[in-house]
Amino acid sequence: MGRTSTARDRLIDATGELMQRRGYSSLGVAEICAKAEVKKGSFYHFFESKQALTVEAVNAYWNAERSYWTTELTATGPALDRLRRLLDTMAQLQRRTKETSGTVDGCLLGNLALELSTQEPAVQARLEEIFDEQIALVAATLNDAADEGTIPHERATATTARAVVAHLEGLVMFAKLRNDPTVLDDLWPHTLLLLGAAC
Amino acid sequence: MGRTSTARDRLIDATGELMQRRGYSSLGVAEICAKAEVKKGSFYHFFESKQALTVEAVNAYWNAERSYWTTELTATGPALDRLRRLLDTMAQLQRRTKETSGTVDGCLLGNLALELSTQEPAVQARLEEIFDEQIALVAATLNDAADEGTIPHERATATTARAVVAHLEGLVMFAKLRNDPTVLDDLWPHTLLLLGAAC
DNA sequence: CGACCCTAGACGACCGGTCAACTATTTACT
DNA sequence: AGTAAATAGTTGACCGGTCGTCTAGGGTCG
Repeated sequence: MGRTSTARDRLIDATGELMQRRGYSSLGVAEICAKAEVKKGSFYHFFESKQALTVEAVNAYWNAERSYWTTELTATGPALDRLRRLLDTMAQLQRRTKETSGTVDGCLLGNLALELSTQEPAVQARLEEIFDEQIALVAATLNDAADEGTIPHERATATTARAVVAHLEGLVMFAKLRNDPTVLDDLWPHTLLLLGAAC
Repeated sequence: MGRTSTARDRLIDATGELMQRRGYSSLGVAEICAKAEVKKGSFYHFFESKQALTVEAVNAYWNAERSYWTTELTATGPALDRLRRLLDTMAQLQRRTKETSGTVDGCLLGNLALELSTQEPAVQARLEEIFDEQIALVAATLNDAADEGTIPHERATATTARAVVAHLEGLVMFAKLRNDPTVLDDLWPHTLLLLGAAC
């Protein structure tokens, strides 16, 4: 069936890494191709447009991150411990990229949500789905916690789960703005308060 | 003294409005000039660069918004009421632009924070100052609340204030992503939980 | 009328995207 | 096994348009 190539995957990988730091509009196709070591002409053999590649890169990013979410949240042990471990992992991710590349790049999904939700409907729609999935995963864990009696039942709702994710995204924004991952050290105690667990 | 002009102010106004929706990189100088009814050639008579104009637009945006913050937070009445009124005002702002222009545009400061903090040091530095100011304003109100006995003293800290603002910015992000200002309806109850006031 | 404010128009660079020619590899058939 | 057609991937030149920026000169004031 003709020859094979890893160029498509290389393009997706390069896009994920570059776009998390640089955003969508300021990142050119030429730069992506350079990092992926793919000639610009090949780009449009694999992708219809920069926008289409972005959706694929978002999917790849979430597929990787979702494995963290599901493994941490569906592990054994108390529900609140599982949630805490997930948030620790998210903080660890930012700490890691700071050590590796010198910058806190934040969350690709959040970055693109603010940059593109009024501009690129295809990306916006996918991001909305992904965040709904995140919220549903957290909400399920909150239900577990309520069953275990570690949080009040009235806190085990989708809106509370959304507040938890919103708080996470907001703090990640501050961490990126200040280029300082230690901002995320206060993530867990305040999440506990949101859940009414400290009462 | 030659002639006078309001072009500079028109440029700043136009930038604030357009950039809140469209972000930095995807917004061209030509588009700003068109909206401000200023010829492109004039642009660089008034501003050194697009980046410099952005800083001015951010300042103008915050000067306007800061008046909301100070008037609501330093009004008379219980501290928690003042904080609730501020958050209501923020939600109202998003509701308003949705009705006016059809889109929830979010917060210019948050949008630019994620888009530019790794790219434009001058903008990043100013945004950091502004968010510090916001956090300080909230923290002062939390101190008042603690003195009034409506929240525990251990909640009246800068980190708690930061969590409140992070939660706000995160929810505004979701409101923008879903183009739905009702997301902000849950802002206050969850903020109360963050403050440990519901206990 | 001189001094200063403002603007028209063009600059080179880069943008996302296109295309036709070409090479390498697989598959189907003998 | 040999081969030729079909397929998949690669390449670099190139498009029209837009980017942020600047300079030379026109317009308007004291």
